[in-house]
Parts: sequence; structure tokens; C-alpha cells
Amino acid sequence: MSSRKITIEDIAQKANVSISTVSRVLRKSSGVAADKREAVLQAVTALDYRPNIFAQGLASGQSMTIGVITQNFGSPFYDGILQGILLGLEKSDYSPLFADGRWNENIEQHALQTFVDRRVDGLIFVGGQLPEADMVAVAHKTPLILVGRTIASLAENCIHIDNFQASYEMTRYLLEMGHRHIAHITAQMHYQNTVSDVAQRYAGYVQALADAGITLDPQLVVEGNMLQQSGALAVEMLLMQKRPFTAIFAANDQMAFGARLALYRRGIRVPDDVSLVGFDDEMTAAYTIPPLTTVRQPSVEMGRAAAVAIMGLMDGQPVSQQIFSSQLIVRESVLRLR
Amino acid sequence: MSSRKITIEDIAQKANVSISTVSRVLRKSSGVAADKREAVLQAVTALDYRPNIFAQGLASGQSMTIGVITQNFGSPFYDGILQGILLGLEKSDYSPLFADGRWNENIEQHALQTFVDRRVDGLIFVGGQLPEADMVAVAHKTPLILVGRTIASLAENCIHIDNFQASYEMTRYLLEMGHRHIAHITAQMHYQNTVSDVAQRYAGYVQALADAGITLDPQLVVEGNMLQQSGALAVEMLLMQKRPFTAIFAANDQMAFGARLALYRRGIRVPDDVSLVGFDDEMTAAYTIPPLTTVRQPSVEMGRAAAVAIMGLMDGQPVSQQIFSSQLIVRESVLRLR
DNA sequence: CTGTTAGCGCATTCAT
DNA sequence: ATGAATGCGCTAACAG
Repeated sequence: MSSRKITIEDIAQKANVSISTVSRVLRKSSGVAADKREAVLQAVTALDYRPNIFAQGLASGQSMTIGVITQNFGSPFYDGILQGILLGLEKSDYSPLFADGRWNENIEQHALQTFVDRRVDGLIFVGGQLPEADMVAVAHKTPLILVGRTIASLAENCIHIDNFQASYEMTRYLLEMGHRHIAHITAQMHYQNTVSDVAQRYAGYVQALADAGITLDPQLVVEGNMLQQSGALAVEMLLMQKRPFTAIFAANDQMAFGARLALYRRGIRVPDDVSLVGFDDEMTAAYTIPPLTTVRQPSVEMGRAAAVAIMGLMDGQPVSQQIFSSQLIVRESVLRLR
Repeated sequence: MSSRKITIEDIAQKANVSISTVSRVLRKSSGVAADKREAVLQAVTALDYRPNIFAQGLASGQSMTIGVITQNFGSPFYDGILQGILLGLEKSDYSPLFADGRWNENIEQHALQTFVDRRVDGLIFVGGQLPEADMVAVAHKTPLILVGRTIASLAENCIHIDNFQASYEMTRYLLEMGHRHIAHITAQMHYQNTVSDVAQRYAGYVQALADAGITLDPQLVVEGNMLQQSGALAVEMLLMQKRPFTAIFAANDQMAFGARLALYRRGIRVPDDVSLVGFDDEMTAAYTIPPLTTVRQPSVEMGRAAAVAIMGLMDGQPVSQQIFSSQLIVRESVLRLR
């Protein structure tokens, strides 16, 4: 039912030029007489010509695709980044290819291999588990940008916020609201993908307390795994210790949600009895009861920046490290102590 | 720094066979002498040969990719489906290509065009806005599977739950709990020949009421757009009408979250003053205050089924419609009326 | 069973 | 500025 695929040759004929001329105007390359260019363009639309991407790739070596390796479709923060990447690439000629590493190094490695096979022109890692050495090796062969993860030797290629600073500010906020006993729900610091982020958030919390002349109470620091349920467990642990506290600072919103539920189960009111804050400003944070005070990372903007950066890299432009600023989102989950 | 790309020819030489023999063993096609096959395989691993996907595509016309058009990275339900698709494709030779239609027909159309240009071998739509006619036209040219949306003339290609039934059961549940005035937050149900999921949910609600001998009060049905905020607005509208109701059934969890917040703002307790239920069982539904009663769709399984189905289609196997069963998840957001 | 050959559609020298 | 020719790496007849 479908008419034969129309090729560059068809339009060359219709425009009374050679195929190379057609190729030229399509590739926007060197000068072509205005009239001929016009004729070509006309033929293109007239015949609804669609270049064969395989032929293009074969002949040029470029795929016009950029590979994006994420860790978890469904994680609001990461999804924001994906949206940003999509937006950033929207009006370019590049298409993104996505893969989900699922927090698993082997799967990630496999995804990477697939991308290499598919000859992606550029690579964006959103988070990631691969060892630094591997990343450096990859960066050596393919333009690469990292979002939400920082690797010292690839600092130029990283896009992220200052987690230490953001955490410091959040803790300061709590202190200013009169809180003195602030619990912190963190996560394994050696869990690679989140290591830097979480560790820095912990460090910011510690520093803010220190600067306020408050001695850190190790018992008020409990460890979760970034998922909701662990936030609930963390609260249980906190409660069991019978160590008084008036506020809980969870290293991410998901754990804050879990904490919120555990408090509810215990009949502990938020923020009346205990204040609660998170980190990430997930979509639902604004719709929890009460709305959660948290830190917003400009994920969409970061994603878009990643897209722009990778295109720059592929164009051979030098890239510079980009640190975005975060924003403290004050909502109603914190009580001001008198 | 990179040694010349090694091609099929290199391994042909090293294995002392012709390139076509190499191609044969790689393509797993017709018989090849065991020893030669072995030699080829050995050479392949020895040289770490990677077929050029463009050349393959150009010569064979196949891209070994399947395009997935979703509507919203970040929506838990859809993301579950994506995960399932990823799982289902994992050990096949196909790679998924993703695009986000963002509930916008134009963007979706654009994504589709991109996929066509990239010569995807199959297409999976997760939800979608495209008119039925377009979908049928597409299905005519490319194997296609639809998840989370039902189109009558493409019934065989659809994977979904029985939304009518699930909604009916949810409404029955509310009725059994003693509720008589049940408000429903729905969404636009456009496209004449297409009964959207939302429309079916509405229908199930209506039918359950009818079967219980209750006259539908049109004022208790308000329309949102599936996003949180619209759920909040819906509640405001409901409240303004001063029509009494004891329960709210939102067509999806996101709107239920919004509704929850609006109720909180008005000082209306859940479930003490009004019960609230949603649909989809999003991740956070279990962590809202109080935990939300909702309907679970087996999204991951559905995604996997989609992957299997599309591969079957591409193999020319006949496909049969698949209806998954949903599950009513009873949590604490519903009060039993005496 | 296996080698030879002819394209697949386009980018790119190389001439003109 | 433009046309002709070459080849990208591989698959698929086509012969043996």
C-alpha cells in the first residue's frame, strides 16, 4: 500500500539537480545557488521526503542521538531532569535515547554498551553507579555530561547543586525557628550513587549545628535507604531511643513521607508536636498534610543545561562546570518554637 | 587513540571464511558448518567485534528498536509500565526508544514522526491523545501496542484493565460503607469513538449508583484534568455548591491528593468528615495522611506484556487483547457510616 | 553449505 | 557552485 520510499534521488530529479546538491542544502553546508536551493526545498516538501537515518549514519558516522542513562524512571527528581533534557533537545536535530540503570552497575554497564553500539554522539548520565575509572574512560571516547553526581576528575562535566550549602541552610532555618534538638535521617554514605549528595547533606547539617554551638547528638542521626519505608523505620528508631527532639530533617522527601506516616501512626502531630522537613521538593511534597518544607533542586533546568552542555561538547566547545543553586521551599511542616 | 573500527570483514579474514558466512552465524540464520561457526564466534570475541547498527539497518531495513511513546515521565503509573517494558525487552535484541508526549497531541505527533524517521520496528503507546483515525493509520504501517488506553477498532492491540469494573467495585465499596452521596472527580473524555479510561471509570461509578437505586446527582460530578491542582479546584467547586456529600471518588490518585489538600485547608477531616478514594495506587498513596484507598493496576506486568506482545506482532504472530485484573486497595481514608 | 556480488540511501571527495 | 564517483558496513539474493 505504501508508495516506494522516496529518496534523495527522487527529489534530485524533481528539482533538476544532482543528488549532491540536494545533500548540500539538506546539510545546510556550503553555498548553493538560491534558486536551486529553493527548488530542492520545494521538492522536499512536495514529496514529503524523509532522510533515511541509517544511510546518514553510515555515511557520516553520526547518529544524531544522545544517550541518557538514568537510574530510576519514576523518581520525581530524576524525572524532572529527563524532562529538562527533553526540553533542551526539543528543537535540535538530536534525539535522546533512554536507558534505566535501575541502580545496578551491571545493568548500567549493559546500557552503556548498547549506546556505544548504537553510536550515540553524546552521553548524559543521570546519577550512576559506574566506577570513576570507567567514567573517565568513557569520557575519553565520547562527549559526556553528568547530572546529579559529582566526579572529581570529571568536574568540568558535572551539573549539580551545592548539597552541603542547601543542607546547611535548611538546618539554619530549623535553628532559627527555635529548634535545638534536630534529628537527621540520612542514608548509607557509601552507597555510591547517592554517596556524595547524601554525605554532603549530612555534612551541612553537622556544620550548621556546630556553627550554632550545638553538640551533635549521634543518637539523633539515623540511617535509612532513601525510600519511604525506611523513613518510617527511622522514626520508630528515633522514638525508641526516647531522646527528645522537636524536628526531623530527612535527607530526601521520600523518607520524609515515610516519617510522616510513622508519626501519624503514633498520634504525633506535625508540626504541632514535631516539625518535619525533607529534600528534593518532589511533586507530592506540596500536597502532603501538612505541605512539606523542603529544598528544591531545579531539576528541569539542570536537565536542560545538560542537554545544552552535551551539544556544546559535541560541537567541540569547551564546557565549564555548572553548579545550580537550590531553593529552600518553606511550607507548613515546621512549627516556630518560642 | 582508537584502532580502526573492526568490521565483519576483519573477522571473516581471521576466521578464514567469507563475510556472508560471518553474517550468517551472526544473524543466527541458515545452517553453517559447526567448525566454521565456531571459528567465527571465536574471532568475534577475540576482536571484540561490534556490528555497525547503521549498516545493518540500511541493508536489512530493520532497526531493532521499538518506540515507546509515554505521556508523562514522572507519573508513577506510567513509569511502572515503562519499567515493565524495559524488563520485557531486556533479553531480546530490541532496544526501546522513549519519547514523552506530555499529554499534548502535537508533541505526541512529533514524537511519532521522529520514531517513524528512525524506522522503529514497533510502537508502544502508553496512554495517548492521538485521534483514533491516526492510530489506526499508524497501526496499518507499523506493529503497535496500546497500554492504558482502549480503542475499539484496535481492541486486539490493547492492554489494559477493566476500568469500568474496577470503578464499579470501588463505588460499591463506598456504598457498602454506607455512603449515599458520593462525589466524583473525573476528567475530559474526548474523542468520540474512543472510550477513555476516565470515561469508563465514570461509567462504572454511574452504574454502581444506579444498581443501588441511587439517582445520579450531576452536581456531584466535577471535571478536573488528572493533575493534583485540579483535584483541589474540584473540591472547591463541590463545596461551593453546598450539595451534601460524604465521600469523594477521584478518577486518579493525583487528583485525590489535590482534593485532600483542599479539604485540609478547609479544616475538613478525612475520613471523619468526608471519605476520599483514588485510582492508580501511586507510590505515595500509601504514605498520605491518612493512607489512601485506591485501585491498583499491575503496571509493571502490563508493561512487560506490552513488550512481549509487540515482539510477537513483529514476528507476525497474531495478538489477542489482554485485560489485566485490578485490585481494590483498602486503606484508611474511608469512614464506615452507621 | 558457502563464497560472490549487488545494492541499501546518503555524505563526501574530486573534478569541473 | 555543482555533478560524478566512491564507499560507509552489512544483508540478501544468486550462484556454485
